[in-house]
Amino acid sequence: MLRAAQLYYRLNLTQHQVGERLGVSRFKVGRLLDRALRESAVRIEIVHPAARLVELEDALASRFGLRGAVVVDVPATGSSPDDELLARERVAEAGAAHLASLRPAGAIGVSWGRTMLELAAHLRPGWTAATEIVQLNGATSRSAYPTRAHEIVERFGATSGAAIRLMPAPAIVGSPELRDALEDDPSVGETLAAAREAGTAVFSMGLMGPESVHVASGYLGEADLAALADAGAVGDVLGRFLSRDGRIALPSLDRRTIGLPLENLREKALTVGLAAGAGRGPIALAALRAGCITVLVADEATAAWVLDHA
Amino acid sequence: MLRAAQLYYRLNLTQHQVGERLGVSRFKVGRLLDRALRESAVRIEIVHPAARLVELEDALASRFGLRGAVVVDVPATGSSPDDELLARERVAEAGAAHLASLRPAGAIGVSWGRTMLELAAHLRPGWTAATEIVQLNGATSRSAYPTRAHEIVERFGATSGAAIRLMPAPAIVGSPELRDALEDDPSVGETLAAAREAGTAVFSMGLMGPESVHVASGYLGEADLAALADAGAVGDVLGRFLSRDGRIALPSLDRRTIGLPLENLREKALTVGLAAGAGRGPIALAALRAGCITVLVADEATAAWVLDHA
DNA sequence: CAACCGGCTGCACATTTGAGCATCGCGATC
DNA sequence: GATCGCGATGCTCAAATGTGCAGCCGGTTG
Repeated sequence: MLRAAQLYYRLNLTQHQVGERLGVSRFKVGRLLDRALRESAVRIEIVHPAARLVELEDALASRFGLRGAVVVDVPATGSSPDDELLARERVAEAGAAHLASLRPAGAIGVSWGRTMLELAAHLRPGWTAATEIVQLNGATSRSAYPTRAHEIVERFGATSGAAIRLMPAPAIVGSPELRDALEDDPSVGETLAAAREAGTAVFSMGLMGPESVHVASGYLGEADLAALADAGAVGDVLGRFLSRDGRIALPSLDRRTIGLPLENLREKALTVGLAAGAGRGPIALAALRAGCITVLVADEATAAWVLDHA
Repeated sequence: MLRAAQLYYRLNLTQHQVGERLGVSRFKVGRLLDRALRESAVRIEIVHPAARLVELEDALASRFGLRGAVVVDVPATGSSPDDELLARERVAEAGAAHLASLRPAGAIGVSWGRTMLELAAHLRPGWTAATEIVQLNGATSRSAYPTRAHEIVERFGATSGAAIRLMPAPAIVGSPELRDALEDDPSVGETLAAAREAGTAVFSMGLMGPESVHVASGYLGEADLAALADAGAVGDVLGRFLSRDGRIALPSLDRRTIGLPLENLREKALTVGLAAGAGRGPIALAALRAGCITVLVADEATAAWVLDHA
């Protein structure tokens, strides 16, 4: 049996040739090799360093019933600003490539953020035949710090030839009443309707805390932050903050948030969620639990954290 | 590539199925797997504990141009008498099995010794359709210690139904003249002629030194032993002592030795040599260098020693 | 001693895989 | 801007491999 395995696997002989050398029929050789495999006398293992990533992808996909997962190897896995940048870049690049390989059609909804900006930068002309790019949530900044949401949507449109539809509204406003009024206004309402109709959504996940892009953009004050922390928020998806279990952490804040509600996100055929950088594990897990992700793109550390804590 | 390898090797999908899942053609999958193999991203290794024996066998066979080699795993690999016994038994058993699998026909020449006796004991009825069993070298003991050569030859004959031909002479006599006279006598000469004609020979290798079976049987005195040691003898094949390089160590002694000369042994189509037990490395190597072995049967330690020192 | 049973063997046949080859797209080069 | 490679792709066809099946052998049981 072992001799057959040697000749077959090491020397790449055919079963027939092995049979000739060993003086047995090729059928017997086949059965010998079969047995060697079943008794695990020969081991076939995938030794490529990136194989662990594929395993994480498979584990994520089967654990959360995803349509797919992309786990990216990030060389330096610390939490310095440089490493964050690198992780974001790699995840965004992988996300862009994977998104292109999925060839989404029809309307595509997109969010904004640093990772989304990076992803948009990596889109190659002709990556999709989509007809329309729709901004999924509000972004008009009230501070000097720009969200660059229009840049992202435009880049999506320019690389695909699709029409674009922006959402001229802040991410979070001061009262539910103002939110409703804005969403009722055609300028926002039509985009929101288009966002609901889009079959595909692409978004990144944001961190909860003083370094959140919503704080920098001026949407969240200290009081809001404290309330979110009290409510157990771990991060946001489309400006909506979630707690560990995937629920809206603070409904009162959510009612002041402009953009596609999570329940509409859940209904889409394809939702690509990106999580890049240290500390994104909790929000990635929350979003997965919320059921609003069908394709997760994450760095290795985040993927591992999610699987560890699932 | 890695995903393809996972699906193909882990889940045993066909290349076609892998292609469907990955959305590529089966040709591409085949080429991906090809590449994975060439870049050694997948490793196929034979992990069975006995695999190292097979490797030794292959190495021996290719290094010395053998028709085959059998290396036997001996549990306790020390050098106590018990271990010696065990090694001899295992090697003899393996030798008997391998010899049977070769199905030698025609006349078979055999030597004698403890290993040969053990081998004979392990022969199963009908193991060969040989027509004649011929004793290859002299064995009539002049001491109380019997060589049991006739027992060996008879067992070979009884298990195969072949006729037997003994060699009624000592292994070594006092003078070349007596040797020649005995070999000229029909009683010995006819057996010797038959031994020359036999297409197959089976023999074991003996140690040089006071524990040699030739000393116990009374063929070698202290003077002979000393002379052999001076000449660099490492052991014997058919009673003929060889030096490390495979040459007759002491021609003067060789001319007093009764039996098939080594040059006749070299001409045979199949010669099975057995080396069992500690210290047999040197004589095994010498015999291999002498070119008088086509199939070596040895314990693992001996095989490893031979390859180390070749 | 016959009948039976289980395992092994080799065969025909279907499936799977590999090899050679024409084609195509893409980028480099002039 | 035309043309020339070069590598990748998918095809056909042949080789290699797996599978179900019938026959056979050795051992066992009634």
